Amino acid sequence: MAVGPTLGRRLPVMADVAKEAGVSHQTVSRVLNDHPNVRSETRTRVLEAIDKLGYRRNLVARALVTKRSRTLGVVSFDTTLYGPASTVYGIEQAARSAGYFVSIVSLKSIDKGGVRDALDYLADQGVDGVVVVAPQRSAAQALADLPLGIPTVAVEGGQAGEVSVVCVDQIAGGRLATEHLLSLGHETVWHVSGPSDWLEAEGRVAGWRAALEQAGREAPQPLAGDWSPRSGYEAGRSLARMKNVTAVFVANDQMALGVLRAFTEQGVRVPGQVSVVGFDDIPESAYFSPPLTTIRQDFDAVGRHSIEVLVRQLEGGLEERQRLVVPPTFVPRVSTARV
Amino acid sequence: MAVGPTLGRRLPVMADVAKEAGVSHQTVSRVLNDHPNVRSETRTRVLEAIDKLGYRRNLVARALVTKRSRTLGVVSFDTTLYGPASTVYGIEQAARSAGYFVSIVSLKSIDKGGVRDALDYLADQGVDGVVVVAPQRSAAQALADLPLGIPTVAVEGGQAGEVSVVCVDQIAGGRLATEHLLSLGHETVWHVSGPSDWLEAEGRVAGWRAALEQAGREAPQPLAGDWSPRSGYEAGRSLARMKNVTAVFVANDQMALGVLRAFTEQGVRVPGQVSVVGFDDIPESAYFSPPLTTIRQDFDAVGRHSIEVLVRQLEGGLEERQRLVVPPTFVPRVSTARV
DNA sequence: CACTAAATTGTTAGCGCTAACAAGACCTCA
DNA sequence: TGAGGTCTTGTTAGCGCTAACAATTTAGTG
Repeated sequence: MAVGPTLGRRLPVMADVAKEAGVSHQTVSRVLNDHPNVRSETRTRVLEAIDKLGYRRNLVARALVTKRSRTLGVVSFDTTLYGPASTVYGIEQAARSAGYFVSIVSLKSIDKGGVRDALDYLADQGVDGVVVVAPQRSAAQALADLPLGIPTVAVEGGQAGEVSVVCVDQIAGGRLATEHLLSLGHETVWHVSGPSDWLEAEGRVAGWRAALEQAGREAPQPLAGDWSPRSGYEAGRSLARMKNVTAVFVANDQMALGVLRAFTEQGVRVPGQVSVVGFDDIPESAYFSPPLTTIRQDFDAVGRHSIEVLVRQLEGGLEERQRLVVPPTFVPRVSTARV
Repeated sequence: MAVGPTLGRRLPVMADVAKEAGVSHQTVSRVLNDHPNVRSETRTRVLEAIDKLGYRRNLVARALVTKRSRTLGVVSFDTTLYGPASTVYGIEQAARSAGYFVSIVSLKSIDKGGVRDALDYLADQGVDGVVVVAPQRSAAQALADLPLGIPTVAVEGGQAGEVSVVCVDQIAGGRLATEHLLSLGHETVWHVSGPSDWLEAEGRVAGWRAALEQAGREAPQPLAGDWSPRSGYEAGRSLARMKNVTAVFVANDQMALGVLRAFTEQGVRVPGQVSVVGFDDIPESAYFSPPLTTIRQDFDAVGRHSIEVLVRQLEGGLEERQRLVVPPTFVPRVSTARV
């Protein structure tokens, strides 16, 4: 029988390949899905037909019948910031290499409604699972309260109810910074914290406090910032006015930049008079004046792990929720010195 | 006839709603799609049934028959960087408010194969259109050469063949920076450029050169960087050694940070001895030492416009390709001064 | 070599939805 | 009052794929 593939403008479908290869469409499907019981000669014939026609499988149709879209959703807060951006980047890379597409929802503000809407939105789209980057208590709370229809992993999500969590050990980070400063002989360590509704900020405060307590030192009143350089600048001006400040642990690098700026303006030498430690290790911090000693968060690892956990949950069947903690690392530079 | 919706664990489908409301599934479909010819009483009944059953339409099935997924693809290079991250953020916000989902592919390196693979990948997923953030010449070239099956918009993509382009006027930006420095009385302006295969870098060089030429000044040899603070630092060390340098236009803020660092180390005062202008206006630059005069790119607007163009192309039928240019703005701070 | 087990292929149904057509209800106006 | 229209709803088909089962061929065994 003469083979004549329909050549309209229409993209070829499985039936066209089947006709071309002289088999049934099901056999084509089997080849595409690496089904074991296909004669290797048949397989080659099908593969050739696919190649010849430039056939590409319609994943939407596939998703309809398998009820799996091989798409993962990501909900994040302001992906303009370095941390979330890096985490999402790690997630995307890991997801893609695990064979999943990534659909993103980037929230302007995280409140319960926002998180729920985002989750609904992604569920509508038919994602197989979701990663929620939930650094604020409100987001973690929203997640804990929500009746989740789909497998979910929270990043930086505290002890978020039913879902698995992947996070950086913020407490350890706070300790690392504080202990470093104490080891240099500073009597005590001041702290510029992040906004109080962020779990990360809270963890860093806790680590700082714990380290001071362990060393038998009084913890001064922390100064609250909002992660922005501007708030760090303001905190820095306050600190510069105090005479007994010799060491400051700032909850992120951007605020540390503001602190450094304020100190420079007020003629406070770093690290001559005051030592400063930041948090995050953004690419710029090595070129601050002076280069900033900081605590590095491996955002990439966090992203990767979150996908690992999610995919295992998706493909490995019903696994109980996990909690994966990524350790931070200490990055010494020149903004800290002995008293 | 007694109404009894099947209540297994199974999610309700359109037929369930139809049964509940005592209509045909097609009528439910019509209500959902705002079809005009539905009696308002029927509509209410259907809506009630939907509400009662908690029905949500299966968008995958819908996509299969309509051949539209209401998903847009985004291909970008390293979304960890501030520029791409902000652009993608703008794209995502705009797409969502236009009723589209966003699927992201973030490339580690942009070569022709990478762009093609990403495009294929997204096409497989069934996206309706694609935004390619193609700041490198290689990416723009790849895009120009590719036989595109789906509507595409290039961001920062030069004169990219067949596709519409949305970009910031880099030449104007380069001029703005240079003219500002000249207006302060500097004899000439040095330049630390971005990598030569980036269109943005090229545009800034061109603007800088044009401004110098127009003022009848000699253009010194530009120093090539790679956008990183480290490369700016190295360029800064070179510049610090030259005696006749009084003004430098650096192609991005991160490199400018490196330049400032090098100057500080070498005891070169900014803006006392040398004036520096950056590019991008990253959030940190207002807190550099000294706060950086720079050229602001409205990434958000670029993202929004790219979606506008794409959606118009998608929904408004076959429109010819466009070129939309977003002007940069001058942000004066303290790193520049009169000679 | 008959006879079962395994490998290989084909056939049929249906995922949940929308498009296209068909049919009945209701209206208009000569 | 009845031919022609408009509104409203229902019926049927099919998007492109995989699952389940049926049918066929091939291999394996005493």
